[in-house]
Formats: sequence, structure tokens, C-alpha cells
Amino acid sequence: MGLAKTEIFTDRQNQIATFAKVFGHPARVAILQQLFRTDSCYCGNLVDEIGLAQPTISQHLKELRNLGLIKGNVEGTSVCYCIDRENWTSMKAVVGDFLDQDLPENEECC
Amino acid sequence: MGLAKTEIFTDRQNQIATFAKVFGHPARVAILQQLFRTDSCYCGNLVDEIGLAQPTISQHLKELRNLGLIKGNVEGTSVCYCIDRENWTSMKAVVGDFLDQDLPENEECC
DNA sequence: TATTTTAATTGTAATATTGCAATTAAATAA
DNA sequence: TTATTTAATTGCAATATTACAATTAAAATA
Repeated sequence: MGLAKTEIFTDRQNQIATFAKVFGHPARVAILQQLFRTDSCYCGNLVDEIGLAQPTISQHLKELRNLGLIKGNVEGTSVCYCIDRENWTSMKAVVGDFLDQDLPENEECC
Repeated sequence: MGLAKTEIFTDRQNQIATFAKVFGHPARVAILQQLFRTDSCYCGNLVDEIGLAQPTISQHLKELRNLGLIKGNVEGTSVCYCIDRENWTSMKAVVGDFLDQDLPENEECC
């Protein structure tokens, strides 16, 4: 159905999936990497750098903004985007805990 | 178009996105959490525990298997699934590097 | 052999995602 | 005011994803 049954999962499971999903497209990965490199970036820069159409970049930026991972500062007709450090840190705690799960060394099953 | 333009991104960017994408559904998060908890699990157990239909779980398992994050051991008519530790570790290195990016403390832009 | 058990596969409906052309909105510059 | 610049929004086509009923496959058991 194209629609995940989120109601049968825990809030934490849905939260992990939501964060992971936004990283699940290389354009959004590239946008975030550039924002980390430059610590400030105009939408047009991202369009030039990445090579997708302006509406496409704008749409990806919106998804990152909706999750709170980036914030945009309007400067005249331009918008300067950058990482929201605080939210990035709390996202990292959630996703990091998931990735850092581990198994006892010697209990292999297969 | 529903189709990501992977060719304009680096291998690393595509790799990060591919791993993230598989974590982008709560059912796959739940499956992995259960495999970490139990260190061995039959497909039927996951169906009972998670509450999605058997073909649906089977499909999610396939995606995890295709990425190498889990492996399945056939035991008669059953299949015992568990985490592939080695591949999980190398996935963690790739995704972890991405998450651990950081900015200099005092260069806020917005 | 026939039945049962377990999981994979197939087919399909519903919904989501990606990408872009065209347009709009809002601020600045001429 | 009238361009111009920059980015958001709208609308749409192509493709992907999710979920499951029905079926198949393969091994174990009666």
C-alpha cells in the first residue's frame, strides 16, 4: 500500500525510521555534507554544487527543515541554510543508540 | 520520477543513503532490534512479535539480507536469522562517520 | 506417499517519492 | 514603479514502496 503501519511500532522505532528515511536519499546526504563543510549555504549554491533542479533541491531542503535538522535564515531574496546543531545532536543520540547495539561476543547463531 | 539520480552522487553518498534507506522503515528497525535482543530468530517469531503478515516480514528480511546486514540459516523448514556482525560493523563505520560530522563551535550562521 | 509446517515468491492495489517545468512570492535594484 | 533575483509552491509524470492474499517450494512427519 505504500503506507507504513506506524501504529504497530513504538515511538522510538518510528523516530529512528523517520530520521533514517531522510538520510535515505543521496541528495539529502550531499546537502548535509555541504552544510557541514561550509557552515552556511545559500539554496542556489546547493543547486550549482549538486546539479539537481532548483525545485528539487528546495523540496529536499524542506524535508530536512521539517525534521529540524537544518534551519534557514532569510537574507533579502536569498536564504542561508545551516545545520541545527542542537537537533543534530539529539538525532545522533537516537540513531547512534540504534547503531551501537551489540551482541555478546561468542553467541553466534549462524 | 520516483527514481533517484544516483549517478550524480559519489559512491560514498549513495552508500550512506542505501544503508539509511533500509533503516527508514519501522518494521526493519523492529526486526533488527529483535535480532539484537535474541541473537537468533525464526521468521515466524518475527511475524508473531511484530504483527505484520508473513509475506511482508519475508520481504523486509530480504531487503536486510540483500544489504548483508543479516544472514539466514536454514534449519529444516525453518530459517534462523541473525545479525551479520562483520557487515554491521562496517556499515556502522560508514554511517557513523556521516553522523559524527561536526562544525567548529563558534561559527554559527543562523 | 500424503500431510503438515515454514518461509519464499507472485501478483496486485494503494500510497509515497523523485524530479522538473511552470508559476508564484517576496525582496532588492534600476 | 518596473525589472531582476532568489527561492518556494503547484501540478504532474514516472517510478518505488508497502502490505497482503494466494500460491509455491521444500523439508519434516505421519
